[in-house]
Amino acid sequence: MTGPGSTLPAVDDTQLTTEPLSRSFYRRDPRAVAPELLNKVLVRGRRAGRIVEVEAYCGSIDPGSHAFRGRTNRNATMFGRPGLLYVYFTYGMHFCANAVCGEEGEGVAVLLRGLTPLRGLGQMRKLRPAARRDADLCSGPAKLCAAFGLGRAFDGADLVTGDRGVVIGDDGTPPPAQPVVTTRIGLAAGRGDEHPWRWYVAGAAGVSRARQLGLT
DNA sequence: ACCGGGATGTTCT
DNA sequence: GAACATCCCGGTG
Repeated sequence: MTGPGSTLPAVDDTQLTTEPLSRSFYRRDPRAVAPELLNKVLVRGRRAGRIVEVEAYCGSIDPGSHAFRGRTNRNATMFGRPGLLYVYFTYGMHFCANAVCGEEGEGVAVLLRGLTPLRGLGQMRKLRPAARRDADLCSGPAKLCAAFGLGRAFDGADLVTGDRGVVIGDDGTPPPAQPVVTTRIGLAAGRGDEHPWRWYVAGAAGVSRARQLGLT
């Protein structure tokens, strides 16, 4: 098995066939979509990475969600149609990417937090010079955006039609039968940090913080 | 391994 | 003016 610290297989030339997920896949509660996004594949051109860590953000019922206080210029895409990519800028230097879920106008989404790099690792390394190991190329929400070159220009991209060259596809790998579930990362106390809305693939390379919550 | 602090700028109070 | 869905580096044990 491939552990967080082990070497990734040399897959830069692996052939990979994926079918983009449908609009209806996203048109559901993000807490249902999130665990099913595990083991799907984010693809942009030659670059591809398997989704191994996600978090659900639940709009008006979720103080941790950007959409909690309603629509603003920044979060407008979150209120768009399901299947759009919501990219936001944070901490003065990072971008993070979400898949918009639910019905249009709901303001719910799934944050992509970690990927196992599959293909196009050379390009990722150029954009992530600080990454010491290949497993850390995409092991965080801002890291994966950097590795895939996802910035402002990709806010509102359609993951179903691939209008801007980014899709989430299915290569036939099923989601894990028993994903690890924990609370979400980086939320202040009382701002939705108590909800167990983070899911990741046990033992997968690219999980940002594998040992949260008493994992043995 | 685990912590602490700094970088950097947009958004909202 | 504070907060921020983060990351990296350099300290210490």
